[in-house]
Amino acid sequence: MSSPSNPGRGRPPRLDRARTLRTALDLLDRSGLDALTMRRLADAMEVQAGALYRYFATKQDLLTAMAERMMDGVADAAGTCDGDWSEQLAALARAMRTALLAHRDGARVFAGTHSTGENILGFADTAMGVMRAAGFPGDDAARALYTVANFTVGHTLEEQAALQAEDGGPADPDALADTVTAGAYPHLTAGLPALTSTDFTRLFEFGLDLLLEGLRSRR
Amino acid sequence: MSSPSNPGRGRPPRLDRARTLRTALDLLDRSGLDALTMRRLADAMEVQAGALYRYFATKQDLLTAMAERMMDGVADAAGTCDGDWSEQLAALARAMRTALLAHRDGARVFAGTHSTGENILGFADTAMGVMRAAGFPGDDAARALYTVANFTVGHTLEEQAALQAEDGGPADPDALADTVTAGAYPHLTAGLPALTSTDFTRLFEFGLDLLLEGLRSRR
DNA sequence: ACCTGAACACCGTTCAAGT
DNA sequence: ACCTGAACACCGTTCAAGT
Repeated sequence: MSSPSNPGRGRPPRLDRARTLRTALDLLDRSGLDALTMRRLADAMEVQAGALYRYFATKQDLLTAMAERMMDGVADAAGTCDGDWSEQLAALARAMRTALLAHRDGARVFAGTHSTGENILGFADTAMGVMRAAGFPGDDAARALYTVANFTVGHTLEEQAALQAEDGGPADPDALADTVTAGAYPHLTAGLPALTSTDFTRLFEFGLDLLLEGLRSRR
Repeated sequence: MSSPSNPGRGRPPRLDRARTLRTALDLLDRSGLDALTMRRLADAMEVQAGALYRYFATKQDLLTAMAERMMDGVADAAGTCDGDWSEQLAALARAMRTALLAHRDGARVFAGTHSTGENILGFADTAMGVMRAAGFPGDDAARALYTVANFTVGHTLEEQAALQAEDGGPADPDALADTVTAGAYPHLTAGLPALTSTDFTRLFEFGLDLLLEGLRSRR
């Protein structure tokens, strides 16, 4: 083991994974993913950039640990919900979206990493348990889990991108409306209210309901 | 209009958007998104990096144009399919996945941009048209479109990440299997074959089918 | 009009050397 | 053992100056 510890001798370390992770998530919330650099994080910890590499092998490693931390407690959503299997699965998906939304660019951080920590594995195991208890075979449950998770990440990626769409930016709803009505897009024009709506919870619930309805009919 | 043109006088330009875009997609396929830098692209075009900024305002702008180009022809999938509305919607989703898979890191490029070009708008309009013709109201069609698109992007993001998972990497299936069986994840263990399967087409079809089944029951 | 050359203000990562 | 200082090999972007 070459990970840092302090068996009695030497100055106490000024850095540790837990505190660094908290500071990194703080910095993420304040400045966004693009501004989260190893140097700026080091500044916030009052340390030189190189020192971070004693605790995280790479920046990717740091981001993976951040994603894992974001998923802390998400699996518990299944327990605190007294519905059938589909309500429990919905609760897990909602808790995942909420966890990603809790941090600026949370979905981007999550999508860009592949944690195998206890929080995501616990989440996945809980979801699989809910479906297996409902009678789904293991492979169907696995595929359903991927589907729900991929939809949730894809949705929240869009949601957070739209959230930070400054006026005139690439995701500005007014600019989109202008482009659509100027072009030959009759069907888009007909759906414009819903297409440029900012009621992302309703959009998420719509998609989630489609998925669950599909699962119910397969059962 | 300050975009470059060549009305008779001066040397013919060595750069143009179309050729630069082709070279950029080539470079993407050969080296991946992380290695796609303005400097390397400039090298491939035998030009200095600064020259690219006459054709693309920012790197983000270049990436958006690349995403738009990837979607070229995807909307046509609805026409070349003689099924009901749900088969046509499925054909559109499959064509989108195929288009993203056609380039290394295609889903990452797409997810990181927000094109409002004619290819994505045409795709969206076609999908909306299919659903409206089937009797869906405009706002339901819009939400269904988002759901299918978000699922497709989320899935393909995962798929391409898994595709490039080198041994021992963060998405290595063997490493995941070891972690799962070592920990207390009974339900994950039961689903391991499907969880670590590389049959992504089957996984995609499973999710797509869930979505379409949900839509059919709502209609 | 189109591109070069050079600069500006950064990056992630490594590692000898200090304490 | 833990961190500094300094370097290495890069980035995206801007812009005066050349042709």
